[in-house]
Amino acid sequence: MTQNRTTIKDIARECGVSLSTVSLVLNDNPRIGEKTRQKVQEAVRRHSYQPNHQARGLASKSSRIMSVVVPNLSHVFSDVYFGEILNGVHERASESDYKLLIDVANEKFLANQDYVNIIRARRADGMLFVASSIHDNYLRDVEQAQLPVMLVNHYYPNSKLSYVTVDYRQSAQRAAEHLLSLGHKRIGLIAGTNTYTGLDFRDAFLTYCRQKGLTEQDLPWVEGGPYWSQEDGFAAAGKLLEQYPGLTAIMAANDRMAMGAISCAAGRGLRVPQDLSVMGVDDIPSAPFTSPALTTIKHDLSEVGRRSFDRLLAIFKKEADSHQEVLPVELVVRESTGPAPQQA
Amino acid sequence: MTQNRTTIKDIARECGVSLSTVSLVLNDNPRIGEKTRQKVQEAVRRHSYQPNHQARGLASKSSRIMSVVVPNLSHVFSDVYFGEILNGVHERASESDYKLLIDVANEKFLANQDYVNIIRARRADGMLFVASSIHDNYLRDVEQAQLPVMLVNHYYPNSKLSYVTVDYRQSAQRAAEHLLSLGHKRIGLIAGTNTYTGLDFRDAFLTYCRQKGLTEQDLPWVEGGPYWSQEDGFAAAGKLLEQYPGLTAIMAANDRMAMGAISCAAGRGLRVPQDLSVMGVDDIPSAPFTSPALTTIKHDLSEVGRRSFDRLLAIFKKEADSHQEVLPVELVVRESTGPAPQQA
DNA sequence: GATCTTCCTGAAATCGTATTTTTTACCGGT
DNA sequence: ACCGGTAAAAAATACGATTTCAGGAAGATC
Repeated sequence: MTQNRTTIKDIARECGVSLSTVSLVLNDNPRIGEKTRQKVQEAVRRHSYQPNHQARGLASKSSRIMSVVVPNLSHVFSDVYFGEILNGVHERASESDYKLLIDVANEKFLANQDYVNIIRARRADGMLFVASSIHDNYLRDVEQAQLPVMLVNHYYPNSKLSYVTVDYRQSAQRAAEHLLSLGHKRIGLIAGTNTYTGLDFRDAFLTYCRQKGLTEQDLPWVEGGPYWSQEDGFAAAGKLLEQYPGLTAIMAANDRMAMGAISCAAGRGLRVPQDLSVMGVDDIPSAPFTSPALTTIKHDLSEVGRRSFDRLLAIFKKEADSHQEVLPVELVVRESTGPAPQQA
Repeated sequence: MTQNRTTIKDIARECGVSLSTVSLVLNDNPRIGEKTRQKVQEAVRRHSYQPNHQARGLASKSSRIMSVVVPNLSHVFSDVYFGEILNGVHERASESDYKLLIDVANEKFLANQDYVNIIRARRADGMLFVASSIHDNYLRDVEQAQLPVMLVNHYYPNSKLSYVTVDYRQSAQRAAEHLLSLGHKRIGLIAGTNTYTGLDFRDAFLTYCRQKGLTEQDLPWVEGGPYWSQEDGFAAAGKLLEQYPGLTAIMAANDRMAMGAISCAAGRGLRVPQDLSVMGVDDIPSAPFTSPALTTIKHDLSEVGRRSFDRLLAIFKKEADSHQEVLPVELVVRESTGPAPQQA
């Protein structure tokens, strides 16, 4: 039973110094003399001593852990969208000697009010909410709790919650500009309307196109379904092409739905881009490798992840206050869009 | 400065009971009378008191966290393979009130010897190593450290390290049986040779086919490249079809490489399955939706994840010793395989 | 009414570290 | 010989829980 792991006490006894001395050495405090420091470090190495992280956290009031919350979708853990963001978050976390705690916003998470309790219980120093839907009202409670949190690539209207997101309105405008400049006059939109950013995208896209003279009936839009998946895109494109045979372009609110739309078009004998232009949003890693290669708006999700983490850490350390940031996007022209066909 | 969060002490004072009473109530210890229990629970609710997790862990010697280690690939966080496993792991973790700490086996991870130190520092109760390559020799150190760890869907030869994995040899045999039963006599194999399970698959596949009469030159194999990706599969299939024009079937060591092989075949004017049969391994979620739908061997990776977690937890609690388990697989016939063409 | 259980409860020890305060040792200067 | 000053190390306290152990009160038994 005394077979326990070596503690700071063992090191102290062995070196004939006090506990605090060892602790100070471990934390690189300059108040300790060189000889003692050497002696202690040597003993630490010899025992391959590893400080107890919980004790350390208890005393220092930091867990060096950030919690990451992802939505409760069936395949979140293999979703490119979340994957890109997580890459960025993890990169910076690793550099700052932070670890990531992964949570899924499922029933249990909500019932336990983990969205506030994880921080209250000091399991994590802060929390990153990666995307969410307009139905996630728990964010209201999060706001009131005044905790170090960050919304990653989305935001919550009428709140002071910090966020970092790409500019979905700019994204919509760039996309519209591109399609209009190619001469398209009848454009179908596959929108995702279960997020605030998705709504922004839709509204900005429709508004811009109308400003440029498109009429409402030449600008139909359909709901892409809740999952923004390839299947959703396939189905949505089906509806559009069925009801509005005169369309020359389809704009999908993300790349996967665009890919679904392309298969749908192919299945109906439409050539992309000769008969129908299709474009997406995000520029996921596989976008250049589809056939035809996908024209899209590049959203740098890794960068969103990186900045989110950095900002959140600054907020936790009280080096910064709440932070709201919007990153620019970029048009990437590939092969899935082309001049509007001259017909009828 | 006394503005700190409410602690167990505050609750005790307010209820006029001692610290231990409150603690016992919180842990549902039946030794506490009903009246006192009610009173304490009421106070807890009123303050929405949340026990400090680090203090709790320090005293109880459990962090209620399991660490999950994934390889250092460029898009791990959006990889279907790891995603499926993580789904299973997370499901059980959530049910057991455990949280998951995500780690990537990058240089820093190795340099810090996190593979042993995370547990030593009590940051996590145990560790799940999700896949790894034959070059990951740090597993030797892990074995020596005698810690609660689990290898997920792989194993480490000549060691007592616990693991749960699907039966890659059975998988190879099922696949070979299927192709041979369709009359294929010249089969190209795209193998992944940077994992022990991948080597097993290759060896078992080749051995079985030879037993059934195929000669070495009718059974070429190529390396699928380190990433087991669609691009790797595309390139590998190219090599095979170039060098061995008489092949009637291609067996890929996972579904993504099989998909790459199908695109490659399509690019060369070969119809699948009429001219060339292609099959994969894993049965990832998109396998039924490719065209043609992919014939494959189903590996229930979520189940591997679930069992891995459960077993690891049992080991940590000392309810079980080391554990080595192999799960059966299943052939799934879809459209990408067919009878061998009658030719030359 | 005395004794014996049984049931609760509280005091104290413990977990392993960080941090602040106090003590000790040493130094040169007068 | 005395003093103040400084640097190094020790001691004390805090962090917020769990858990062991001992004892008091209530009820049961004779």
